Order: sequence, then structure tokens, then C-alpha cells
Amino acid sequence: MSTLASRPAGIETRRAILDAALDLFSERSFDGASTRAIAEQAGITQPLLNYHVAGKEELWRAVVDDVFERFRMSMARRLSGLRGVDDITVARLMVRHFVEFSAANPQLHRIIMQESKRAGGRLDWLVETHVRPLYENAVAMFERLTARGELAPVAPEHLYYLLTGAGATVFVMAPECERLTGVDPFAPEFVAAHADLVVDLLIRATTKE
Amino acid sequence: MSTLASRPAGIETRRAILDAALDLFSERSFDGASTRAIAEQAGITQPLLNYHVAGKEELWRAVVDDVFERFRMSMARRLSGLRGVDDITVARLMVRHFVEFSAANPQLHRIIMQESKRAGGRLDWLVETHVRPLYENAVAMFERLTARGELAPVAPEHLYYLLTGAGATVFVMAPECERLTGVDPFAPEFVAAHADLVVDLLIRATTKE
DNA sequence: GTCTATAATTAGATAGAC
DNA sequence: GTCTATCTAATTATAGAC
Repeated sequence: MSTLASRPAGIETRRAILDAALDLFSERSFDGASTRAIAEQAGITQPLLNYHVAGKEELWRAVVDDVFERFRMSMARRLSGLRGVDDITVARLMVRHFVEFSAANPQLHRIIMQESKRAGGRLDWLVETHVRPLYENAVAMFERLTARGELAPVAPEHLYYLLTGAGATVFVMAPECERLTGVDPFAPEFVAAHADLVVDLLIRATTKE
Repeated sequence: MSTLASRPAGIETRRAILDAALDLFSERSFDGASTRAIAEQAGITQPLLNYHVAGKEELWRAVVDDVFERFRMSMARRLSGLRGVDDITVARLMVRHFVEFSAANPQLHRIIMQESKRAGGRLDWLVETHVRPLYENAVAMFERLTARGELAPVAPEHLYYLLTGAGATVFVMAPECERLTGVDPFAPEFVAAHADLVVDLLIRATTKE
């Protein structure tokens, strides 16, 4: 009883660990984020990490599960508000929502980019567990647009990486953008303008005329 | 005499170190690439690294200097073959060449992306030494196109990250692309198709109608 | 559930022989 | 110019007290 009142419950500690680990893994990469630094940012000691998670690799997976789950929930919630809307408008609004989520959660793409550079166990797990379902959703969207003549018949591999690259890179590289241009890409006006451009890029640029 | 004949000269060893370090730094990040692993891939022992370079940080800078120099030379050579060509065609061909270079040298963008996620000394040096001159070239190109009515007046910060994100991401993330889609993005047909799309994206999509 | 103390491993860097 | 051997510090993980 007294312990429960005087210190955070285990569930809160786990939450603090996941939040700290997301920031440090995404900024510093898997190798660059030490468990000591993660523990320090979470406000606990390093050995306590190993009480809450089985090891660094499992911590990384828990972090990735967590941020992807938030992404899927966010996209699903946005989509659920668009019942009865035509496919082209749905596509525009979902692409826009994707850009906005990427601005609000740059850690997602930072981790994906980090692991996608090198073949290995973490990439295999990431692709099969989380990326492939998203990719298949995107491909289905491309196919619906192409069937309606709103998209030129371009191979989905190109469209997927054009979309994610154009939409997320500036937020992944936000510290560089700020230093290079003086502009804060997380400012709401910047995010809105960037989302508009990406939507036009995908849906107008490749449209048959 | 006999030592010069029986083993690589120092200059060749330095070259081997730079090549190995470029691959490992770009794939595994600064922290993930150990000097032991770099030395092993270069075919030497780890302490010999510290004979040829002053330390890990200086090795990283030498690697970045080297790959950026190759990028600038490649772009300058392409441009020098386009004297007398109109601005819009030059822009199209230079964007295309940029995409092709990014496919042939994904290490460049892998290193930039890695360091751009986090403010710090390496990012400061990278931006001021290498990125800013390239950015200013790109901005000048955007301004020429806008003055001729070939580009809508969009802020250069957006265009720069749309261009680099759309053009380079699929090559940065090539291992993921291959596992996810089964397509090798380094195949010449893929690179050509991707370059065409990026050119149309930038120069057609944002064109005033 | 959290701590202090510490083991085991690996990192970057140096000494000194050849 | 390159090696073997080694130092010091930092890393992940574990033991055991509270």
C-alpha cells in the first residue's frame, strides 16, 4: 500500500521506459542509445530496465510495437470518419493525415529508416510484423485510384517510396532543416503546406491528362 | 623497397580504410560501426587505423569529405556537358543525374539522414561544410524555374526536402524495399523509372497551369 | 518494484617490437 | 607501415539487499 502511494506503479515505470526509449532509439539508433541513457531519461536506474524488459532487443521491439499501434489507431480513426466519401477524397485526406502523423511522430520514420538500411533480424521482424500490412493498404489505395483513372499505372514500389519519402523526410531530418533553413518544420503552417504539396504530388502529378 | 613491393603502400591502405568506413558508417551509423569492424573489412588490424587517422571522429569526417567530393565532381561534370542548353532542360537533366547518383551512392544520403536526426557537433559540421552549398545551388535552381513560370512559387524548404526525400529514400532503404516488394531498386530500369517520376513530380506537379 | 554493487564483454586508443 | 599485446572506459546484464 505505502509503496504504491510513494512511487510510480510498475505500469507507469514501463510507460516512462517506452517513451524514453522511443526518443533515444529514434534519435541515436539502436547501437547509439545505451540502456543507461534510456534509464536516466526515464528517471530510473539502469538495472531496473532488466526487471521490466528481458533485454535491449526486446525493449526495442516493445517500443516499435507501441508506436506502430498508435499509428494504426490514428489512421483507422481518421478513416472511420469518412464513411460514404468518394475514393479520391478519402485518398487525399488519408495522405494528408499520414503527413500530419509523421510530423507529430517523427520517431516512427526515424526508426524505420535506421533499420531499413541494413538487412538483418530487426529489419526482417519490422517488415513482416508492421510494415507489410501498411504497404498492402497503400497498394490497395493506389489500385483504387488507378482503376478510377486518377493515377497513372505506375508500379506501386515507386509510388510507396515517393509518398513516404516526400511526406516524411523533412520531419525525420527536422534538426538539419532547422539549422540549414532556419525554418521549424513542426510549425503547424509548415506541416499543412507540406501535406498539401504531397497530396498534389501524388494525386495530381501522376494523373493521366 | 621490399616493403613497398610486398604490401600495399600507405596510400592504398588509407583508401581501403575510407571505403570500408563509408560502408559501415552508412549502414550501421556512427555508433554502430566499430573501428574493429572497419579495420577488418579494410583487411588490416584495428590499431593501424589510429596510425592513418587521428581517431574515430576524424575518420568519419574524412569519409564524409570523400563522398561529398565525389558527389560535387559528378554533378559538376554533368553540368559542364550542358552549356547552351535552356534552364528547364538543364534542371530536368540535373535532377535526373541527382537521382542516378543517389542510386549509385546510397551511402551519401544514409549518412546525412543518420546525422540529421539529432542536433550536435557532427550535424553542425556537416551542414556548414557540405550541405549548405548544395542547398544554395538547389535554391538557385528553384528560383530560375520560378522566374520562368515553370515552378509555382513554393518555399524552397518544401521543394528541397520533397526532391531529396522523393529521389533518395528508396535507395537509402533499399534492403527494406527488396524484402518488402521483391524489387531491387538498384536495377537500371528501376532507377531510370524513378528518376523520370521525380523529374515530373518536381517540374510538372508544381507548375502553374 | 527499486536499489547498490559488480560481473562479463566490448569499445576506442596506446606501447613497443619488427 | 604494420603487427601483437594491453590499457582504460563504457556497455549490457546479473546478484542480492531492502
